[in-house]
Parts: sequence; C-alpha cells; structure tokens
Amino acid sequence: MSHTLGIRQAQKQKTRQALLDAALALLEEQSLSSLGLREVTRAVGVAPTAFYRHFRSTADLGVALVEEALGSLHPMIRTTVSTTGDREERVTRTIDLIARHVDGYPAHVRFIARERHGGVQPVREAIRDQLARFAEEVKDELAKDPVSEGWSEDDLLMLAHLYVDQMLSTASLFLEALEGPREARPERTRQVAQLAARQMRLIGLGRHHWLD
Amino acid sequence: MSHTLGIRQAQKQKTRQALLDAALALLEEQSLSSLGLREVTRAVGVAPTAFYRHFRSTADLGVALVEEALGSLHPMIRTTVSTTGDREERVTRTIDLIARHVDGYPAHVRFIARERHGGVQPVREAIRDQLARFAEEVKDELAKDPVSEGWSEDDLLMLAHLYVDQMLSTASLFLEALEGPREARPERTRQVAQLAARQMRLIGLGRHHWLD
DNA sequence: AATTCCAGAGAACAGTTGTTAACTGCATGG
DNA sequence: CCATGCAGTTAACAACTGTTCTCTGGAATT
Repeated sequence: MSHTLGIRQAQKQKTRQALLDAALALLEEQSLSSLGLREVTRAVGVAPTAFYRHFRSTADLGVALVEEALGSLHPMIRTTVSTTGDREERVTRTIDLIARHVDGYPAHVRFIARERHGGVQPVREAIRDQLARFAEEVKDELAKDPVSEGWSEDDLLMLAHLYVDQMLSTASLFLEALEGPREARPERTRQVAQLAARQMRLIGLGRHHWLD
Repeated sequence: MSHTLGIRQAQKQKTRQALLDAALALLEEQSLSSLGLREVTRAVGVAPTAFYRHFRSTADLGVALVEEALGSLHPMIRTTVSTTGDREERVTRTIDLIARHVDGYPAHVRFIARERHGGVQPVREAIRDQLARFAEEVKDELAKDPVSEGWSEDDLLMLAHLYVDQMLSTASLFLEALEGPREARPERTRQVAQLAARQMRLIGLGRHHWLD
C-alpha cells in the first residue's frame, strides 16, 4: 500500500514538515492569528513564496497542525480508557499517561489548548471536530463497562465529554508546571497529579451513583 | 467617598473606555496577540499616539480587559452558589444565570475563554489569578453547606476548581450556540443547558458520596 | 489673570506584512 | 535523451506596523 516517494515528493514533504515544526515553535509565545507567513519561512530558511506551495494561508497550516497534534492520539485514548486494574489504579495510570504525553509533546498540547478557543475559526472547528471524535471513542469504551448498564446514549456521551474536558484541563495544568520555575517543577507536577486524581475520583463516584 | 471628576479626567476615562470597547469588539475575530494599537485607535477615531496616554501596550490593555470582564463577577458568584432551594432547582438556576450572563456580555465571555490559554503571558496570569479568587470564594460557600462536613480544605478547593472550570466550559458552549445559525439557536441552547445540568448533577452526586 | 499641565494631534522613521509576477534548476515521465 | 512539471527563488508592490519627537489647545492650578 505504501509507495516509496520520489526524491521530489520526499523533499517537498520535508520542507512542509519543517514549516509545521517552525510554526509550532513560534506559537509558543503567540497565537496563530498573529503568526505571519514570512515569520515561518524565515525560521525555516526558505523564501516567503515557497509557503504557498504547501499552504493557502497560516490558517490552513493551523488546520494541518491540528491533525498532527490530535490525529495520532486516538489509539492512546482507546488503550487508556480500556486499561485493566482496579479503579484507583486506572485513575493514576490515566493521569500518568497524560503527564507523559505533555512531557513528550508540550508544544502540541499548548497549541490545542490555545487555539481551541482561539481567533481562527477553521482551526477552532477542526479542534472541535477532533475532540468530538475523542468523546465518541471514550463513550464507546465506557459503554463496554458493566457499570454503564442501563445508561442512556445521551448520558454516556455527557460523561465522555466531561472526561475529555477533564483530560485537557489536566494536560494544560501539567504544561504550566513544566513551564514554571525549574526548581518548583517536581512539587508542582505532584500537586497537579493529585488534584487531577481527586477530581477524576469524584467524577467516578458520581458515575457509580448515577442511576440511584 | 466618590469624588466628582473634573471635565479633564472625565474625558480621559471616556476615551479609555472607548479604547477598551473597540478592542473588545475587534477581538471577536482575532486574538489579543495579533491586535494592533493602530487598529484600536482607528476604530475609536483618535490618533495612534493617544493610545500611550492610557496603556503601555496592547498587553496592558488586555490586563485591563480582564479586570473589566471578571472583576464585576464576584458578587454574582457568591449569590449563585449560596442560593436556596432543593438541589435540582439550584442546578437549573445556576445554569440559567450563566446563560443570562453570556447573553448580556458575550464579548467578555469570549475574551476570557480565548485568552485564558492565549499567547500573551501577563493576560494569562491575570485570568489565572482572577479564576483562583473565584475558586476561593466558591470554596468558602461550599464550606458553609452541611454536606461539606468532614471535608479537608484541599478537597473543598479541588471541588471548587472543578465547578469553576465547569462553569467556564458551559459559558463557552452557550456562546457557541449564540454564534451559530440563527434558526438552530434555541434548540442548541436547550441542548447545552441540558448537558450542563447533567454534568453538574453527576458532580453533585460524587460530592455527596465523597466520604463513603 | 497668568501659569502650568497634559490628553490628544501630526508628521516622520525604519521595519514589517501578504501577494503578484516572472524566473531557474532539477527530478520526472515519455 | 529530451520535454515537461513543479518546488523554490528573486524582485517588487502598496499597505501596514510600533515608536519617537514636536506641537497645540484648553482645563486645572495658583
């Protein structure tokens, strides 16, 4: 199925990726709506006009970044929600996985948190769609759990959205800890993990008494 | 206590407010990090240099907008959380109050949601501080409730943050409904209210079984 | 009534932006 | 091997940006 790309296509994809990477780096200290096309090409070391060979506009590049940041996350979601072990263990495992992801891809996390309500409509929509897909997947996994017996489809989706929002909020807090003063980092990370654990535990409790 | 301002100070405050209003309007379709000082002064109808008489930079103006958008919200929070009535009633009353606020100040809500994780550090910090103050106030109100007997201070604050995040998320959803196609607006608003009600109900359930 | 103060105006600055057009050189397919 | 395609370059454009300095008119102070 996969076809070996010619030298030409390979080089094109390479600069395209360089543009995406440079943009992501520049977005650490600004929003997409203020990201200039020249700024990006300058960082890559390529002529401004080369940008148009890959993207119509910076908004278009933003949508591509959404794919990159969230597209590869689906398998992780599935495995996370459906991990075995007792309830407390699953909570800590989930939070640990989030922390690990933030550590590995901080720029991606920041981009999503920032542009989810950002000033560029197409990007907002792309993020909303991806998160809705996540919620659907979480819902499917929740449905398999015996605890969900008797739940309506609406209620399952409501809970799924709550979980997704919670995960994003937690990821954002981990990121803040990561950006804070170096010496306070471990302690702050611990605090965030503890807060997230309690909140997830409380939501889990509400879940178990939903049908009372 | 209040002193009648001279013509001079009054006129100054008037243009200052005009700058804030114009900025807020311009921020409906972009982020603060891309908002230009000339853009704002042009919208108001004053010379670009007049801007410096009121703000050091657009970031500075952003911080002022945070005060305007969130500063006046504290009394509302207090009265909301401490309203009487049975649990179901309190949930719907709270959500109704949020919806009303979004209706009345949509630009403020959008600004806070957008810049909370936005590209301008001082503004992010200002919003974080204000939200932390909100959480403290919610915590104080929660502590008065007999349900909170035996709760640790940490757990109360954890729940307070969960509620604050939930409120902001709900407000943002109401805003999206408000911005959507005119004909789908009532139905979409109803859906958001229903979703928020269920989520708050579930959190409330978790709260009541916290000490099991 | 004379003086000080200061919000806002005006002009100019160097530097930036997105977009256009015509080009070059090299990998590709006939 | 040669003709075509196309990623990236070069140059130029009008428009825009934040910031500085100088000036002005009228309110505030004395």
